[in-house]
Amino acid sequence: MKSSLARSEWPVAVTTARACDGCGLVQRCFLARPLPDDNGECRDIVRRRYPIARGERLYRRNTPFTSLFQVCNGSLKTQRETPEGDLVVTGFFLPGDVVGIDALADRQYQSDAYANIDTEVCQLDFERLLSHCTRKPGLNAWIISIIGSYVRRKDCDLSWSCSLQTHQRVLRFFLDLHDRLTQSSQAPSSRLALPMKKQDIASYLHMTPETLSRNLAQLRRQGLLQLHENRFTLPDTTRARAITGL
Amino acid sequence: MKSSLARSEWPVAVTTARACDGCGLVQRCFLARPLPDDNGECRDIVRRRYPIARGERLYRRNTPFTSLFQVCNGSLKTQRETPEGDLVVTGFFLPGDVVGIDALADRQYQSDAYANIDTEVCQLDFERLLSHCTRKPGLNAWIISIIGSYVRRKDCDLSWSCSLQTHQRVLRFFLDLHDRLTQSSQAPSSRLALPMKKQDIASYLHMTPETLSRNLAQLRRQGLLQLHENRFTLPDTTRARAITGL
DNA sequence: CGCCTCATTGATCGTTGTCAAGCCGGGTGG
DNA sequence: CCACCCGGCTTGACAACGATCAATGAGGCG
Repeated sequence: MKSSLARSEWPVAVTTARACDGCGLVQRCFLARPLPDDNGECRDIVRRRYPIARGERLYRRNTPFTSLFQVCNGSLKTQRETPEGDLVVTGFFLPGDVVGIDALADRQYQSDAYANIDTEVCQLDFERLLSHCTRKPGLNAWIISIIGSYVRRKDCDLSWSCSLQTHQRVLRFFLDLHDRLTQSSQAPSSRLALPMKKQDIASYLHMTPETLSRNLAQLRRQGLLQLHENRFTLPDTTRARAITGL
Repeated sequence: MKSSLARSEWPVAVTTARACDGCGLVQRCFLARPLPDDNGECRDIVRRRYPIARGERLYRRNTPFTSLFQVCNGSLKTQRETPEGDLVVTGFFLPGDVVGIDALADRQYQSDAYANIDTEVCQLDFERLLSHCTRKPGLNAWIISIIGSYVRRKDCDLSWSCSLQTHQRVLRFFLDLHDRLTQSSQAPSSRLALPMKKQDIASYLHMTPETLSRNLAQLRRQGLLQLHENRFTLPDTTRARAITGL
Protein backbone atom coordinates (compact mmCIF):
# COMPACT_ATOMS: atom_id res chain seq x y z
CA MET A 1 0.00 0.00 0.00
CA LYS A 2 1.35 3.34 -0.87
CA SER A 3 -0.31 5.19 1.93
CA SER A 4 -2.05 8.29 0.76
CA LEU A 5 -2.48 9.03 4.42
CA ALA A 6 -2.03 12.75 4.59
CA ARG A 7 -1.66 14.65 7.80
CA SER A 8 -4.78 16.65 7.04
CA GLU A 9 -6.80 13.45 7.08
CA TRP A 10 -5.85 12.51 10.62
CA PRO A 11 -8.90 11.67 12.61
CA VAL A 12 -8.81 14.36 15.23
CA ALA A 13 -10.42 13.53 18.54
CA VAL A 14 -12.06 10.37 17.35
CA THR A 15 -13.24 8.78 20.53
CA THR A 16 -16.05 6.57 19.42
CA ALA A 17 -15.60 2.87 19.74
CA ARG A 18 -16.04 2.71 15.99
CA ALA A 19 -12.47 3.88 15.60
CA CYS A 20 -11.40 0.55 17.00
CA ASP A 21 -13.29 -1.47 14.40
CA GLY A 22 -10.85 -3.43 12.35
CA CYS A 23 -8.01 -2.85 14.74
CA GLY A 24 -6.16 -6.11 15.16
CA LEU A 25 -5.59 -5.37 18.80
CA VAL A 26 -9.18 -4.91 19.74
CA GLN A 27 -9.39 -8.07 21.80
CA ARG A 28 -6.58 -7.30 24.14
CA CYS A 29 -6.25 -3.54 24.03
CA PHE A 30 -7.27 -1.77 27.17
CA LEU A 31 -8.24 1.26 25.12
CA ALA A 32 -10.79 -0.66 23.10
CA ARG A 33 -13.46 -0.59 25.78
CA PRO A 34 -14.27 1.84 28.52
CA LEU A 35 -12.59 1.08 31.80
CA PRO A 36 -14.77 -0.41 34.52
CA ASP A 37 -14.64 2.68 36.66
CA ASP A 38 -14.62 5.11 33.77
CA ASN A 39 -17.48 7.56 33.45
CA GLY A 40 -16.29 8.94 30.17
CA GLU A 41 -13.65 11.14 31.74
CA CYS A 42 -10.89 9.30 29.94
CA ARG A 43 -12.32 10.30 26.59
CA ASP A 44 -9.86 13.09 26.05
CA ILE A 45 -6.66 11.24 26.74
CA VAL A 46 -6.75 9.00 23.69
CA ARG A 47 -6.47 9.83 20.03
CA ARG A 48 -7.20 6.67 18.11
CA ARG A 49 -5.76 5.07 14.99
CA TYR A 50 -3.24 7.75 14.19
CA PRO A 51 -1.58 6.68 10.90
CA ILE A 52 2.14 6.90 10.17
CA ALA A 53 3.37 6.05 6.69
CA ARG A 54 6.40 3.87 6.12
CA GLY A 55 9.58 5.81 6.76
CA GLU A 56 7.80 8.66 8.51
CA ARG A 57 8.87 9.90 11.90
CA LEU A 58 6.54 9.74 14.89
CA TYR A 59 8.66 11.86 17.22
CA ARG A 60 12.11 13.32 17.33
CA ARG A 61 14.82 13.14 19.93
CA ASN A 62 15.11 16.04 22.36
CA THR A 63 11.61 17.33 21.76
CA PRO A 64 9.21 17.70 24.70
CA PHE A 65 7.49 14.56 25.81
CA THR A 66 3.72 14.81 25.67
CA SER A 67 2.37 11.41 24.78
CA LEU A 68 2.85 7.71 24.91
CA PHE A 69 1.82 5.71 21.84
CA GLN A 70 0.42 2.21 21.61
CA VAL A 71 0.94 0.46 18.32
CA CYS A 72 -2.33 -0.78 16.74
CA ASN A 73 -0.79 -2.39 13.69
CA GLY A 74 2.43 -2.13 11.74
CA SER A 75 5.78 -1.62 13.42
CA LEU A 76 8.04 1.14 14.70
CA LYS A 77 11.71 1.43 15.50
CA THR A 78 13.52 3.81 17.83
CA GLN A 79 17.08 4.87 17.16
CA ARG A 80 19.79 7.02 18.69
CA GLU A 81 23.04 8.52 17.62
CA THR A 82 26.36 7.32 19.02
CA PRO A 83 29.07 9.80 20.02
CA GLU A 84 30.77 8.91 16.74
CA GLY A 85 27.66 9.99 14.89
CA ASP A 86 26.25 6.75 13.53
CA LEU A 87 22.75 5.55 14.25
CA VAL A 88 21.85 2.61 16.47
CA VAL A 89 18.43 1.01 16.58
CA THR A 90 17.41 0.72 20.23
CA GLY A 91 14.04 -0.98 19.94
CA PHE A 92 11.33 -2.45 17.74
CA PHE A 93 7.69 -1.97 18.62
CA LEU A 94 4.91 -4.28 17.47
CA PRO A 95 1.14 -4.19 17.88
CA GLY A 96 0.34 -3.82 21.56
CA ASP A 97 3.69 -2.29 22.50
CA VAL A 98 3.88 1.16 24.04
CA VAL A 99 6.41 3.64 22.66
CA GLY A 100 7.85 6.68 24.38
CA ILE A 101 8.62 5.27 27.81
CA ASP A 102 12.26 6.27 27.55
CA ALA A 103 11.08 9.89 27.77
CA LEU A 104 9.58 9.60 31.24
CA ALA A 105 12.74 10.57 33.12
CA ASP A 106 13.35 14.05 31.79
CA ARG A 107 10.20 14.62 29.80
CA GLN A 108 12.03 14.68 26.50
CA TYR A 109 12.01 11.92 23.92
CA GLN A 110 15.38 10.19 24.05
CA SER A 111 15.29 8.69 20.59
CA ASP A 112 13.83 9.11 17.13
CA ALA A 113 10.84 6.92 16.35
CA TYR A 114 10.16 5.84 12.77
CA ALA A 115 7.60 3.61 11.11
CA ASN A 116 9.19 0.53 9.54
CA ILE A 117 6.04 -0.07 7.50
CA ASP A 118 2.69 1.68 7.30
CA THR A 119 1.53 1.84 10.88
CA GLU A 120 -1.28 3.03 13.13
CA VAL A 121 -0.91 4.09 16.74
CA CYS A 122 -3.14 5.31 19.52
CA GLN A 123 -1.84 8.46 21.16
CA LEU A 124 -2.15 8.84 24.94
CA ASP A 125 -1.83 12.27 26.49
CA PHE A 126 0.46 11.60 29.42
CA GLU A 127 -0.44 14.55 31.64
CA ARG A 128 -4.12 13.79 31.46
CA LEU A 129 -3.40 10.14 31.96
CA LEU A 130 -1.51 10.91 35.15
CA SER A 131 -4.17 13.22 36.43
CA HIS A 132 -6.76 10.47 36.05
CA CYS A 133 -4.51 8.01 37.86
CA THR A 134 -5.15 9.49 41.28
CA ARG A 135 -8.84 8.68 40.96
CA LYS A 136 -8.45 5.38 39.15
CA PRO A 137 -6.15 2.90 40.83
CA GLY A 138 -6.59 0.44 37.96
CA LEU A 139 -5.23 2.95 35.50
CA ASN A 140 -2.23 3.63 37.68
CA ALA A 141 -1.53 -0.06 37.98
CA TRP A 142 -1.78 -0.38 34.22
CA ILE A 143 0.82 2.32 33.66
CA ILE A 144 3.18 0.84 36.22
CA SER A 145 2.88 -2.56 34.60
CA ILE A 146 3.45 -1.14 31.11
CA ILE A 147 6.60 0.54 32.29
CA GLY A 148 7.59 -2.57 34.19
CA SER A 149 7.34 -4.69 31.06
CA TYR A 150 9.51 -2.21 29.21
CA VAL A 151 12.08 -2.36 32.00
CA ARG A 152 12.08 -6.13 31.96
CA ARG A 153 12.64 -6.20 28.23
CA LYS A 154 15.53 -3.78 28.43
CA ASP A 155 17.05 -5.66 31.33
CA CYS A 156 16.97 -8.94 29.48
CA ASP A 157 18.29 -7.40 26.30
CA LEU A 158 21.13 -5.86 28.19
CA SER A 159 22.20 -8.90 30.10
CA TRP A 160 22.23 -11.21 27.11
CA SER A 161 22.60 -9.35 23.88
CA CYS A 162 26.26 -8.64 24.42
CA SER A 163 27.36 -11.87 25.98
CA LEU A 164 25.82 -14.22 23.42
CA GLN A 165 27.53 -15.05 20.17
CA THR A 166 26.15 -13.55 17.00
CA HIS A 167 24.30 -16.62 15.76
CA GLN A 168 22.62 -16.96 19.16
CA ARG A 169 21.61 -13.33 19.13
CA VAL A 170 20.13 -13.67 15.65
CA LEU A 171 18.19 -16.78 16.50
CA ARG A 172 17.01 -15.26 19.73
CA PHE A 173 15.79 -12.22 17.87
CA PHE A 174 13.65 -14.28 15.52
CA LEU A 175 12.33 -16.41 18.33
CA ASP A 176 11.34 -13.33 20.30
CA LEU A 177 9.81 -11.74 17.22
CA HIS A 178 7.85 -14.89 16.52
CA ASP A 179 6.49 -14.99 20.05
CA ARG A 180 5.48 -11.34 20.04
CA LEU A 181 3.85 -11.50 16.62
CA THR A 182 1.83 -14.61 17.31
CA GLN A 183 0.59 -13.48 20.70
CA SER A 184 -0.78 -10.23 19.32
CA SER A 185 -2.62 -11.79 16.41
CA GLN A 186 -4.81 -14.69 17.46
CA ALA A 187 -3.95 -16.68 14.34
CA PRO A 188 -0.54 -18.26 14.83
CA SER A 189 0.40 -18.23 11.20
CA SER A 190 3.50 -20.22 10.55
CA ARG A 191 4.82 -17.84 7.91
CA LEU A 192 5.21 -14.43 9.47
CA ALA A 193 6.08 -11.16 7.80
CA LEU A 194 9.33 -9.55 8.84
CA PRO A 195 8.30 -5.98 9.58
CA MET A 196 11.72 -4.31 9.47
CA LYS A 197 14.84 -4.07 7.35
CA LYS A 198 17.77 -6.40 7.91
CA GLN A 199 20.07 -3.44 8.35
CA ASP A 200 18.02 -2.34 11.30
CA ILE A 201 18.04 -5.80 12.79
CA ALA A 202 21.81 -5.87 12.50
CA SER A 203 22.09 -2.50 14.19
CA TYR A 204 19.74 -3.57 16.96
CA LEU A 205 21.74 -6.74 17.54
CA HIS A 206 25.03 -4.84 17.57
CA MET A 207 26.56 -6.47 14.55
CA THR A 208 27.30 -5.54 10.95
CA PRO A 209 24.88 -6.38 8.11
CA GLU A 210 27.52 -8.73 6.77
CA THR A 211 27.67 -10.71 9.97
CA LEU A 212 23.89 -10.87 10.13
CA SER A 213 23.77 -12.14 6.57
CA ARG A 214 26.33 -14.86 7.26
CA ASN A 215 24.48 -15.97 10.35
CA LEU A 216 21.17 -16.12 8.52
CA ALA A 217 22.78 -18.35 5.92
CA GLN A 218 24.17 -20.58 8.66
CA LEU A 219 20.83 -20.85 10.46
CA ARG A 220 19.13 -21.74 7.18
CA ARG A 221 21.69 -24.47 6.56
CA GLN A 222 21.08 -25.81 10.05
CA GLY A 223 17.34 -25.92 9.45
CA LEU A 224 16.62 -23.54 12.30
CA LEU A 225 15.17 -20.71 10.24
CA GLN A 226 13.40 -20.27 6.95
CA LEU A 227 13.46 -16.79 5.50
CA HIS A 228 12.34 -15.87 2.04
CA GLU A 229 11.03 -12.64 0.62
CA ASN A 230 10.51 -11.07 4.00
CA ARG A 231 8.55 -13.98 5.39
CA PHE A 232 10.01 -16.28 7.97
CA THR A 233 9.31 -19.55 9.77
CA LEU A 234 10.99 -21.26 12.69
CA PRO A 235 10.83 -24.96 11.86
CA ASP A 236 12.24 -26.19 15.15
CA THR A 237 11.42 -23.81 17.97
CA THR A 238 12.35 -26.23 20.72
CA ARG A 239 15.88 -26.64 19.43
CA ALA A 240 16.07 -22.90 18.88
CA ARG A 241 15.03 -22.23 22.45
CA ALA A 242 17.63 -24.65 23.72
CA ILE A 243 20.33 -22.83 21.79
CA THR A 244 19.36 -19.35 22.82
CA GLY A 245 18.22 -20.07 26.33
CA LEU A 246 14.91 -18.28 25.72
CA MET B 1 16.77 14.86 43.85
CA LYS B 2 16.49 17.54 41.20
CA SER B 3 12.71 17.68 41.39
CA SER B 4 11.82 20.05 44.19
CA LEU B 5 8.19 19.35 43.45
CA ALA B 6 8.45 15.77 44.47
CA ARG B 7 10.47 16.66 47.52
CA SER B 8 7.92 19.10 48.86
CA GLU B 9 5.09 16.67 48.36
CA TRP B 10 6.72 13.51 49.55
CA PRO B 11 4.40 12.58 52.35
CA VAL B 12 6.33 10.28 54.60
CA ALA B 13 6.15 10.31 58.34
CA VAL B 14 9.46 9.78 59.99
CA THR B 15 8.95 6.99 62.40
CA THR B 16 12.05 8.02 64.22
CA ALA B 17 13.88 10.94 62.72
CA ARG B 18 16.84 9.77 64.70
CA ALA B 19 17.19 6.80 62.37
CA CYS B 20 18.40 9.21 59.72
CA ASP B 21 21.12 10.77 61.85
CA GLY B 22 24.46 10.08 60.33
CA CYS B 23 23.02 8.95 57.02
CA GLY B 24 25.13 10.37 54.26
CA LEU B 25 22.06 10.93 52.15
CA VAL B 26 20.18 13.00 54.66
CA GLN B 27 20.46 16.25 52.73
CA ARG B 28 18.92 14.99 49.55
CA CYS B 29 16.80 12.04 50.64
CA PHE B 30 13.03 12.24 50.42
CA LEU B 31 12.69 10.04 53.39
CA ALA B 32 14.78 12.16 55.69
CA ARG B 33 12.13 14.56 57.02
CA PRO B 34 8.41 14.62 57.58
CA LEU B 35 6.40 16.78 55.23
CA PRO B 36 3.64 19.29 55.89
CA ASP B 37 0.75 17.43 54.35
CA ASP B 38 1.46 14.14 56.02
CA ASN B 39 -0.83 13.05 58.80
CA GLY B 40 1.18 10.07 59.73
CA GLU B 41 -0.56 7.75 57.28
CA CYS B 42 2.68 6.85 55.58
CA ARG B 43 4.45 5.82 58.73
CA ASP B 44 4.39 2.16 57.87
CA ILE B 45 5.83 2.41 54.38
CA VAL B 46 9.45 2.81 55.29
CA ARG B 47 11.84 0.71 57.27
CA ARG B 48 14.98 2.72 57.81
CA ARG B 49 18.70 1.98 57.78
CA TYR B 50 18.40 -1.71 57.15
CA PRO B 51 22.01 -3.01 57.28
CA ILE B 52 23.44 -5.54 54.84
CA ALA B 53 26.93 -6.86 55.44
CA ARG B 54 29.46 -7.19 52.65
CA GLY B 55 28.68 -10.22 50.52
CA GLU B 56 25.20 -10.65 51.98
CA ARG B 57 22.16 -10.97 49.76
CA LEU B 58 19.34 -8.44 49.91
CA TYR B 59 16.89 -10.40 47.78
CA ARG B 60 16.87 -13.43 45.56
CA ARG B 61 15.74 -13.95 42.02
CA ASN B 62 12.26 -15.41 41.50
CA THR B 63 11.01 -14.52 44.95
CA PRO B 64 7.89 -12.37 45.36
CA PHE B 65 8.42 -8.66 45.00
CA THR B 66 7.37 -6.73 48.06
CA SER B 67 9.65 -3.75 48.42
CA LEU B 68 11.85 -1.24 46.70
CA PHE B 69 15.08 -0.27 48.44
CA GLN B 70 16.91 3.02 48.46
CA VAL B 71 20.62 2.82 49.19
CA CYS B 72 21.66 5.03 52.14
CA ASN B 73 25.36 4.24 52.02
CA GLY B 74 27.58 1.51 50.66
CA SER B 75 26.88 -0.19 47.35
CA LEU B 76 24.90 -3.06 45.87
CA LYS B 77 25.11 -5.11 42.73
CA THR B 78 22.43 -7.07 40.90
CA GLN B 79 23.29 -10.14 38.90
CA ARG B 80 21.60 -12.76 36.75
CA GLU B 81 22.41 -16.11 35.33
CA THR B 82 22.93 -16.66 31.62
CA PRO B 83 21.47 -19.70 29.87
CA GLU B 84 24.96 -21.20 30.04
CA GLY B 85 24.89 -20.84 33.78
CA ASP B 86 27.44 -18.14 34.46
CA LEU B 87 26.65 -14.96 36.34
CA VAL B 88 26.42 -11.50 34.81
CA VAL B 89 26.34 -8.31 36.82
CA THR B 90 23.45 -6.20 35.55
CA GLY B 91 23.77 -3.11 37.71
CA PHE B 92 25.56 -1.24 40.47
CA PHE B 93 23.62 0.83 42.98
CA LEU B 94 25.10 3.72 44.92
CA PRO B 95 23.72 5.96 47.66
CA GLY B 96 20.46 7.48 46.46
CA ASP B 97 19.75 4.77 43.89
CA VAL B 98 16.61 2.65 44.10
CA VAL B 99 16.90 -1.11 43.74
CA GLY B 100 14.20 -3.58 42.77
CA ILE B 101 12.61 -1.79 39.84
CA ASP B 102 13.21 -4.73 37.54
CA ALA B 103 10.62 -6.62 39.59
CA LEU B 104 7.71 -4.33 38.76
CA ALA B 105 6.60 -6.21 35.67
CA ASP B 106 5.74 -9.60 37.13
CA ARG B 107 6.06 -8.87 40.82
CA GLN B 108 9.05 -11.13 41.19
CA TYR B 109 12.62 -10.02 41.62
CA GLN B 110 14.43 -10.64 38.36
CA SER B 111 17.95 -10.71 39.76
CA ASP B 112 19.95 -11.41 42.89
CA ALA B 113 21.02 -8.34 44.84
CA TYR B 114 24.20 -8.43 46.90
CA ALA B 115 26.09 -5.89 48.99
CA ASN B 116 29.52 -5.11 47.53
CA ILE B 117 30.59 -3.58 50.82
CA ASP B 118 28.83 -3.03 54.13
CA THR B 119 25.67 -1.21 53.17
CA GLU B 120 22.50 0.33 54.57
CA VAL B 121 19.21 0.65 52.71
CA CYS B 122 15.75 2.03 53.39
CA GLN B 123 13.02 -0.43 52.57
CA LEU B 124 9.81 0.82 50.93
CA ASP B 125 6.72 -1.35 51.03
CA PHE B 126 5.45 -1.15 47.47
CA GLU B 127 1.82 -2.07 47.97
CA ARG B 128 1.36 0.53 50.67
CA LEU B 129 3.28 3.00 48.57
CA LEU B 130 0.90 2.44 45.66
CA SER B 131 -2.18 2.69 47.82
CA HIS B 132 -1.05 6.10 49.06
CA CYS B 133 -0.42 7.26 45.50
CA THR B 134 -4.08 7.69 44.73
CA ARG B 135 -4.36 10.34 47.42
CA LYS B 136 -0.97 11.94 46.92
CA PRO B 137 -0.18 12.90 43.32
CA GLY B 138 3.32 14.00 44.28
CA LEU B 139 4.12 10.52 45.48
CA ASN B 140 2.93 9.05 42.22
CA ALA B 141 5.05 11.49 40.26
CA TRP B 142 8.04 10.57 42.39
CA ILE B 143 7.64 6.89 41.63
CA ILE B 144 7.24 7.50 37.93
CA SER B 145 10.35 9.64 37.87
CA ILE B 146 12.35 7.05 39.81
CA ILE B 147 11.36 4.40 37.32
CA GLY B 148 11.99 6.80 34.46
CA SER B 149 15.55 7.40 35.62
CA TYR B 150 16.12 3.68 35.80
CA VAL B 151 14.78 3.26 32.27
CA ARG B 152 17.01 6.02 30.97
CA ARG B 153 20.06 4.45 32.54
CA LYS B 154 19.29 1.04 31.07
CA ASP B 155 18.57 2.54 27.67
CA CYS B 156 21.87 4.37 27.59
CA ASP B 157 23.78 1.35 28.85
CA LEU B 158 22.24 -0.76 26.18
CA SER B 159 22.89 1.53 23.27
CA TRP B 160 26.50 2.28 24.15
CA SER B 161 27.95 -0.58 26.09
CA CYS B 162 28.09 -3.00 23.20
CA SER B 163 29.10 -0.67 20.43
CA LEU B 164 32.03 1.00 22.18
CA GLN B 165 35.46 -0.54 22.33
CA THR B 166 36.65 -1.97 25.61
CA HIS B 167 38.89 0.92 26.64
CA GLN B 168 36.04 3.34 25.98
CA ARG B 169 33.66 1.25 28.05
CA VAL B 170 36.10 1.13 30.94
CA LEU B 171 36.75 4.85 30.87
CA ARG B 172 33.07 5.55 30.56
CA PHE B 173 32.38 3.38 33.57
CA PHE B 174 34.80 5.30 35.76
CA LEU B 175 33.51 8.62 34.51
CA ASP B 176 29.95 7.63 35.27
CA LEU B 177 30.96 6.27 38.67
CA HIS B 178 32.82 9.47 39.45
CA ASP B 179 29.79 11.58 38.56
CA ARG B 180 27.41 9.49 40.61
CA LEU B 181 29.66 9.34 43.64
CA THR B 182 30.42 13.04 43.73
CA GLN B 183 26.83 14.13 43.27
CA SER B 184 25.66 12.03 46.20
CA SER B 185 28.33 13.16 48.64
CA GLN B 186 28.58 16.93 48.80
CA ALA B 187 32.35 16.85 49.09
CA PRO B 188 33.80 16.17 45.63
CA SER B 189 36.85 14.35 46.89
CA SER B 190 39.34 13.78 44.14
CA ARG B 191 40.30 10.34 45.39
CA LEU B 192 37.21 8.16 45.43
CA ALA B 193 36.81 4.67 46.82
CA LEU B 194 35.96 1.96 44.31
CA PRO B 195 33.01 0.20 45.95
CA MET B 196 33.04 -3.05 43.96
CA LYS B 197 35.37 -5.78 42.79
CA LYS B 198 37.11 -5.57 39.44
CA GLN B 199 35.68 -8.93 38.46
CA ASP B 200 32.22 -7.49 38.82
CA ILE B 201 33.12 -4.43 36.81
CA ALA B 202 34.41 -6.68 34.05
CA SER B 203 31.23 -8.71 34.10
CA TYR B 204 29.08 -5.58 34.02
CA LEU B 205 31.06 -4.21 31.09
CA HIS B 206 30.84 -7.51 29.20
CA MET B 207 34.52 -8.29 29.12
CA THR B 208 36.91 -10.66 30.84
CA PRO B 209 38.90 -9.63 33.92
CA GLU B 210 42.04 -9.90 31.84
CA THR B 211 40.78 -7.44 29.29
CA LEU B 212 39.72 -5.04 32.02
CA SER B 213 43.13 -5.28 33.62
CA ARG B 214 44.91 -4.56 30.35
CA ASN B 215 42.70 -1.58 29.69
CA LEU B 216 43.26 -0.18 33.16
CA ALA B 217 46.99 -0.41 32.57
CA GLN B 218 46.59 1.36 29.25
CA LEU B 219 44.46 4.15 30.72
CA ARG B 220 47.02 4.64 33.47
CA ARG B 221 49.79 4.94 30.91
CA GLN B 222 47.76 7.51 29.01
CA GLY B 223 47.24 9.56 32.15
CA LEU B 224 43.47 9.23 32.00
CA LEU B 225 43.01 7.28 35.21
CA GLN B 226 44.79 6.81 38.49
CA LEU B 227 43.87 3.71 40.45
CA HIS B 228 45.67 2.43 43.50
CA GLU B 229 44.49 0.31 46.39
CA ASN B 230 40.85 0.67 45.48
CA ARG B 231 40.97 4.46 45.25
CA PHE B 232 40.75 6.22 41.93
CA THR B 233 41.07 9.64 40.36
CA LEU B 234 40.30 10.97 36.90
CA PRO B 235 43.05 13.48 36.17
CA ASP B 236 41.64 14.72 32.87
CA THR B 237 37.87 14.43 32.81
CA THR B 238 37.43 16.66 29.79
CA ARG B 239 39.64 14.45 27.64
CA ALA B 240 37.92 11.39 29.08
CA ARG B 241 34.50 12.76 28.17
CA ALA B 242 35.68 13.49 24.67
CA ILE B 243 36.84 9.90 24.26
CA THR B 244 33.74 8.25 25.66
CA GLY B 245 31.15 10.68 24.37
CA LEU B 246 29.65 11.08 27.84
C1' DC C 1 53.31 -21.48 56.75
C1' DG C 2 49.79 -23.07 53.38
C1' DC C 3 45.69 -21.99 51.19
C1' DC C 4 42.59 -19.11 49.00
C1' DT C 5 40.78 -15.41 46.02
C1' DC C 6 41.80 -11.60 43.27
C1' DA C 7 44.66 -9.25 40.02
C1' DT C 8 48.17 -8.90 36.47
C1' DT C 9 50.84 -10.15 32.33
C1' DG C 10 52.13 -12.97 28.25
C1' DA C 11 51.17 -16.11 24.16
C1' DT C 12 47.95 -17.85 21.12
C1' DC C 13 43.46 -18.57 18.88
C1' DG C 14 38.95 -17.48 17.04
C1' DT C 15 35.04 -14.64 16.17
C1' DT C 16 33.71 -10.65 14.22
C1' DG C 17 34.58 -6.17 11.81
C1' DT C 18 36.48 -4.12 7.65
C1' DC C 19 37.13 -3.67 2.90
C1' DA C 20 35.88 -5.07 -1.57
C1' DA C 21 33.28 -7.11 -5.25
C1' DG C 22 29.15 -8.92 -7.07
C1' DC C 23 24.13 -10.02 -7.02
C1' DC C 24 19.26 -9.17 -6.94
C1' DG C 25 14.87 -6.60 -7.30
C1' DG C 26 12.33 -2.41 -7.84
C1' DG C 27 11.95 1.96 -9.92
C1' DT C 28 12.69 5.28 -13.54
C1' DG C 29 13.33 6.98 -17.98
C1' DG C 30 14.46 6.21 -22.79
C1' DC D 1 9.94 -3.23 -23.70
C1' DC D 2 14.62 -2.75 -22.24
C1' DA D 3 18.69 -0.27 -20.08
C1' DC D 4 20.15 1.63 -16.35
C1' DC D 5 20.67 2.78 -11.64
C1' DC D 6 20.44 2.38 -6.85
C1' DG D 7 19.74 0.55 -2.29
C1' DG D 8 19.64 -3.56 0.06
C1' DC D 9 21.67 -7.86 0.51
C1' DT D 10 25.22 -11.55 -0.02
C1' DT D 11 29.77 -13.58 -0.23
C1' DG D 12 34.91 -13.64 0.06
C1' DA D 13 39.65 -12.33 1.87
C1' DC D 14 41.98 -10.35 5.44
C1' DA D 15 43.05 -8.05 9.84
C1' DA D 16 42.18 -6.84 14.54
C1' DC D 17 40.19 -6.97 18.79
C1' DG D 18 39.18 -9.44 22.63
C1' DA D 19 38.73 -14.31 24.67
C1' DT D 20 41.12 -18.21 26.23
C1' DC D 21 44.75 -20.64 28.40
C1' DA D 22 48.56 -20.50 31.40
C1' DA D 23 51.79 -18.71 34.79
C1' DT D 24 52.88 -15.54 38.33
C1' DG D 25 52.30 -12.09 41.89
C1' DA D 26 49.83 -9.81 45.81
C1' DG D 27 47.01 -9.71 49.86
C1' DG D 28 43.92 -11.88 53.55
C1' DC D 29 43.26 -15.47 56.95
C1' DG D 30 43.27 -20.05 59.11
